Amino acid sequence: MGKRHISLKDLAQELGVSISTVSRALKNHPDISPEMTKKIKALAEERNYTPNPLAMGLLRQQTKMIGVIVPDINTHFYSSIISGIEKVAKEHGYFIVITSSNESLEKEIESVENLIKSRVEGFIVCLSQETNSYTHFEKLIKNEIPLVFFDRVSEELDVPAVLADGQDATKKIIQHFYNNGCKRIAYISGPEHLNISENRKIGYLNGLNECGLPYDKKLLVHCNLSIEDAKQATRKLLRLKNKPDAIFGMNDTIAFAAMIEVKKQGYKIPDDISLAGFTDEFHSIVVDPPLTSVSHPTFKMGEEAANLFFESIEKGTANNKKIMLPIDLVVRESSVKKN
Amino acid sequence: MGKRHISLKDLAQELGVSISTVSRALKNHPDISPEMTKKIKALAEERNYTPNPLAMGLLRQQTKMIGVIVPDINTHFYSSIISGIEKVAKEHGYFIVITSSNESLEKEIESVENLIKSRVEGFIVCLSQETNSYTHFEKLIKNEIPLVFFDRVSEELDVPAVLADGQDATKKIIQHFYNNGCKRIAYISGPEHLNISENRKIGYLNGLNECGLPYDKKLLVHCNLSIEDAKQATRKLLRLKNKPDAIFGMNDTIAFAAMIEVKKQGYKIPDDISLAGFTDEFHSIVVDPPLTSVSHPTFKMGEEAANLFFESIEKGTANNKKIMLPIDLVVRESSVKKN
DNA sequence: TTTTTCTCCGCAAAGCTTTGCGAAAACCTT
DNA sequence: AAGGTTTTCGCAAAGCTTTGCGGAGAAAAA
Repeated sequence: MGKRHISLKDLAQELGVSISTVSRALKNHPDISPEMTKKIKALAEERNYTPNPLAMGLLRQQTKMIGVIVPDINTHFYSSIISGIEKVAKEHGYFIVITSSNESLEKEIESVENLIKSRVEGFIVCLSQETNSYTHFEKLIKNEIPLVFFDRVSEELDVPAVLADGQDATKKIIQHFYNNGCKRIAYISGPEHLNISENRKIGYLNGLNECGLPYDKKLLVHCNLSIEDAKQATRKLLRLKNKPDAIFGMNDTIAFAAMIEVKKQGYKIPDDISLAGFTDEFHSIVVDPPLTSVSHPTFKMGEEAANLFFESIEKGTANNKKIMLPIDLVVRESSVKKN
Repeated sequence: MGKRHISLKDLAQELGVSISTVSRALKNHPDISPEMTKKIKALAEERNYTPNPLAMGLLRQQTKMIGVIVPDINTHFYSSIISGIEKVAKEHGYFIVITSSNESLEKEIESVENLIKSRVEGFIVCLSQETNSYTHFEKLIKNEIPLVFFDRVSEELDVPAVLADGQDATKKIIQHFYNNGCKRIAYISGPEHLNISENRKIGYLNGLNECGLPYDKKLLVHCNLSIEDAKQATRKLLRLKNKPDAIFGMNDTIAFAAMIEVKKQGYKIPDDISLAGFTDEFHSIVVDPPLTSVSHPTFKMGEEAANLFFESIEKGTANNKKIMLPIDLVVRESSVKKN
């Protein structure tokens, strides 16, 4: 059950003074005499008094909670971002309530409603894969509830957001492939309505263009973000009469699925087919061959998202600032052909 | 800023009735006439009223929050367990506040204190690697604050806990190695004071014994759970004049670190050295060769931990039940020698 | 008509904290 | 000694909900 926490009332009774006196003493109010203050503080210390956050919340109308909605909590990508959010939240005396939409619009809407009921003071969210309707977020904006997006954003909503420069990173990868002798570079993308898919597509096309490579639309395939669908997409590429000599996968799951499938069909990486993905260091190193990838600044992304959140909570409805994080290319064996 | 939420008072004023009437109507109290009830409910619906959890919490002396402390939030292992906890917490109308100890005792203690200040109703925790002192938990027990452990537990504390049968799983792995012709099986363990390290050590010794293999203490090495230290431990094994022909790594990080190091030194897996680890499916499949491992029932573990928590919150101080989850061996290429 | 019995609703307290304002006591000033 | 200041503290309200108890009015019984 847990014994009741000690309250100001308890202290006041024990000392035979009023609650207000105790409250003031604890915050060094000049109205209270030094001796009284000292006595009260000593008892508070001894009894291990800490103010009741519910009472404070009720009074100040704030819960010090941030609702965080991610598509999936079980990946390093999101858990690392969450760590970043949590760090700066803690610095501000806030804590975060995490929910997962499981890439489902329905669960995302449900999460927003539940968190509102819990009286979170605002939201930090990464859109689900399915999300193509935004009324649940528009409602938040109308009610001036702070909202910031990260990674996946909506073009339709003007909301503070932190993004990674996937367009530039993708271009770098294409150029890197080209410099290593690749001519037919494939791109396995995610759902088309996702901003990150489209950004990287632009980077892909720009990269091809700058390298003087033609755009073959057969080399651009889409998949939802499951490992099975990604393998399917890879097989589609490998069935082409005119096969790709390089594949770029839009995220962790896709890159690894592609790697598995390519190896399974007997192609050598990187000599037959070069490979690159969007992922973090640990996974890239563990696979064989080590995967060339871009280093997504996940922790930093979480920090920046939280910073944006506190800006908007402090300055009221903020200028819907967008932050673009640079992404670096990290070349490993999977894309450096030996012959 | 966020507009103020609607309260019973608002509804009462608008309807010209008392707050108590509104409150009762909303919960179908027989004292309120049907027409009045209907009118009130209609307005509540229209104004989108939801009860204020802070006020409720203050009244009932409960926050509906569970403090969860994990050594590390950035791994699939823990995030999957957290998902399990979160699922059953949500079913009970609770939400969870997650903090990471970063494998540090100091941060673990700090987390306990902060969560207590936040008035969580209890704790679900996995001990940090460093934890060898338990006063911060004894304090909880003394105050009858619900506490349940998972995976890593303390022998000194009698607390409800959910464990995985690492002893049995390790024995199975040793037997599997033996059946595949391995004679010198090494075990890279974690810190000695961790119950999971010791359990698996027992399984290791039992396994050797049952297979009629001698125990060579040089084949049992320890490391802390960092990737660098695990590589170091692997190198130590590979430097032996009488090298191992199989290596079992106690967790994800260790197994992968060993794999990297073994390959780096030019040994073939599994033909020169077989490998097996404790990890989850996704990672095991992605590496090359696919890693033989035991399937840690992470999600289930989280669910069971939360169940234990609610048992102890409902029945007061519960019978400190322990739940042992079975672990299955999943054989993949890394341990099946071809010659 | 008077008394009894329901029906339907409001008062107030409790849970905890902060803070404006009022008040008692002590001190100082002429 | 009398009026003025200062020091030191308490009352009460607000923030929101639940719930025991009491009360007003109406309907039913006598």
